Amino acid sequence: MNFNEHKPIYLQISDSICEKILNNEYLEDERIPSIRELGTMLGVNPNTVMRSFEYLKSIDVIYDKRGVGFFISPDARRAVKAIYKDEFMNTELPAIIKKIKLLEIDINDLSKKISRELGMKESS
Amino acid sequence: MNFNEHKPIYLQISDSICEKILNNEYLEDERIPSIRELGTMLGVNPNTVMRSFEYLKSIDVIYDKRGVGFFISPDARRAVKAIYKDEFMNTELPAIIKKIKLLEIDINDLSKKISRELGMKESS
Amino acid sequence: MNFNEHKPIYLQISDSICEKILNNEYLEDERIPSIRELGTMLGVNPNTVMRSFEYLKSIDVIYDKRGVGFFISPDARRAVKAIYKDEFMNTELPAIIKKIKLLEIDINDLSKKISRELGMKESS
Amino acid sequence: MNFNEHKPIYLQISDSICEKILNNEYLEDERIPSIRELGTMLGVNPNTVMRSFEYLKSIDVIYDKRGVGFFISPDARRAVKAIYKDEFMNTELPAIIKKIKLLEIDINDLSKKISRELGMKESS
DNA sequence: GTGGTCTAGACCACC
DNA sequence: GTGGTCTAGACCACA
Repeated sequence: MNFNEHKPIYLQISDSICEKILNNEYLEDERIPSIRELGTMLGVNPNTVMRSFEYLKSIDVIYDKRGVGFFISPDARRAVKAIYKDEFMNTELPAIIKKIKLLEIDINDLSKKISRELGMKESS
Repeated sequence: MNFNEHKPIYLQISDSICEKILNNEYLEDERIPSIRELGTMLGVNPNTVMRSFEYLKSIDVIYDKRGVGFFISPDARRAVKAIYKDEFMNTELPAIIKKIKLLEIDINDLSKKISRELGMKESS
Repeated sequence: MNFNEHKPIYLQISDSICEKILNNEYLEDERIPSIRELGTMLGVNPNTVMRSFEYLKSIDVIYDKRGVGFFISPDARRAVKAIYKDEFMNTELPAIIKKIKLLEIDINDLSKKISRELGMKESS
Repeated sequence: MNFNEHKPIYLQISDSICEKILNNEYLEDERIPSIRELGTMLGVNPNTVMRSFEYLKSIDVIYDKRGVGFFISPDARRAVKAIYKDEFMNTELPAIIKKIKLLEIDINDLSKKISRELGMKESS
């Protein structure tokens, strides 16, 4: 896994798990790798992974069975999607719109470009 | 001014100045408020403002006349626009596209929504 | 059975057995369910139940006949009551008093509320 | 500070801060000691203190000014009181009532004892 | 085996 | 100076 420089690793780990949930790579009630496993897999200290899990637990995306491990919460996909969508709509989208205005970008060009990208990625 | 939680304050100050330049609120060779003025206006430590100005100076958006103050560089608007556009296209846009895919957002709906917003804002 | 988050499961199992003893649901020299039975009943690893039984045995609340099962000790009710009362008076009560002070709760209201609850529960 | 053996230190630190708020020893918008200060004061690793502060921040009892320190949130006292009272009423009180029934404790005796304690402590 | 807590110490960005 | 992140490693209780 390649970590972005300026974002805390533990949040990047959380994000990657959320994305796996959105992509149905992790299903609800499925066990995820243990803290130590994931730590060695990612070349990261177990404490860092734990912080990630703590965060995800605090927003009810995962739960733990004591002595067994962490599991994807039932309803996690819907919850993650809601959180992400909410943030996109209320925070990112206004920022995007502001930039489009500020930079005098043509929305039609942009829209076409995005559609093309989506098409490409879906067919790949 | 409301500062975002996760972005350094000095960068947010820089951004707001750049936005003013793009909006033609600050014109080239116009003097901007002094470090102390801006510090008290924003409720921020002058050191933080200073850092902001240092940054803007380093990317040639402002220049200083010693003992007089800081001024918008000639050509600043073009330069800022280039920097912002570059970042938008190469960093933000790919992230946006990824999210659109992940969240299964309809690009046509989105495009319409943005157009409507742009229309509204321009008429305001 | 709903387990509390922060208390070891094996102690919660022990507690529930002690409560049954205090309620005369388990009588002295009565056999209690086997480790495996209880494990499946509670959805818990047999090791955890075992640990519970070990603990109860160590404080002489149950005894085992090898090859037969675990049984409530003679005099268990008296012993459990003494242990619980001691803990209530010396540990819990001071904590309760501290909270009442801190939260500025009216002791008369509280006392009435408790009396009412006791009345209700006894009549049910 | 004497730490209880079986409760995480970081939660005990949080509790002690909440109690100071309830007792008006910390007032709203007052700065609390820095992580490092409190760490040395309590003979505890700064990381442990930070964990405490993270928790308190997550429940909006404190807030931070970047580069300056942590401060008691406006409205913290009311919020803490609500949290504590809620837990007392919904979790602790039912447990107390259960024990009183189970141990056949006389509610009147208990009430008198508590009143006496409250009287003593208030006059001390 | 699992997670949870804690320490020591380092390094960083920021104010 | 402040908080924030991360590592390394230890120890513990629990399942």
